[in-house]
Amino acid sequence: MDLAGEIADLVAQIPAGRVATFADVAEGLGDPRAAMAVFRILRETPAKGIHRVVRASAHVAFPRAASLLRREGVPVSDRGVEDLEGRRWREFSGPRTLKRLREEQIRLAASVDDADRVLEPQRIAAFDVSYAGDRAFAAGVVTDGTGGRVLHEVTIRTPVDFPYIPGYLAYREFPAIEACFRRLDPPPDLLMIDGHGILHPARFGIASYAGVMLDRPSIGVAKSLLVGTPGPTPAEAGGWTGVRVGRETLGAALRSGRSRRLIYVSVGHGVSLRTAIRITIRLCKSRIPEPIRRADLLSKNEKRKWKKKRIEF
DNA sequence: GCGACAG
DNA sequence: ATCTTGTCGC
Ligand SMILES: [Mg+2]
Repeated sequence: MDLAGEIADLVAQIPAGRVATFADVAEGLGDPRAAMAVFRILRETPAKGIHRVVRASAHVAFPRAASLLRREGVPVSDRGVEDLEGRRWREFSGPRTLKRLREEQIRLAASVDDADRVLEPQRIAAFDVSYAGDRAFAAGVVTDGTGGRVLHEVTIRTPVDFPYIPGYLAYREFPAIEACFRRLDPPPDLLMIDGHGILHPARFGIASYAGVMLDRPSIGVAKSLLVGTPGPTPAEAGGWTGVRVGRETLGAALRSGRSRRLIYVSVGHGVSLRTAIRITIRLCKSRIPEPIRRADLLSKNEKRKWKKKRIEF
């Protein structure tokens, strides 16, 4: 069963007359921090009994939830469900998939290496994925070490089965990225991924996942932060500051191109943070490193072509 | 009430 | 990530 199905299964366990919070359901999934994701997924994919899932504040979260709850004997006022604690249901049973995945991330994170296995990559492969419903369009673009010359481009289309949950991006996007990687010959000597590397709650974001699983040096480049606190904002283009998690510096915030918006670079695998920063800056003709930007455009374009062709039928 | 989580 | 058109500016 896929994750959305597992969520629906958990929600179906809540007895009539009882309620659970989004964090309760997320806990049943194996990670209480996925509460927001559970809300989003239930909103998109209505499951039986979702009216019984409420906010921690006791307020109902879905359009006709209040009347459905009253119908089964649960009083709801403008302050939400009455006696939330008394009616709260938390005895969920299930495979707790997110717990298993988080444990996998923690285990694999031990094999991340931040020593430089490459200093001057000659074939840099970047990947990105676009979506149309449950279909993924992944693209891989190989450039030379400067990002100025495109050496190879590949695209694939594949169904996606895993929803986007912050902290678990790799389980959604990596299968499509791997399919692209397998079509690259010769293999690239560096991977650049649109997402974080070790700048991640388990120190194993998608860039690390790809680097370790494919046994290639890799760099994570994200457009926004998942965890961590940046130092003083760099005042000039080309400047950067460290991003700390606790007392460790796990990434860097770069002011690239001519944009004031920062990008966030971290070690994926087989490369040091310094080298990752140096290479990333070199590839930034604009805010987004050229290989990633091209992979983004290519995947979006493939999706567009597919949509257009589909309308003809 | 505020803060808050890649794509 | 996606939903979406034209428009302003280099
Ligand atoms: Mg992306």
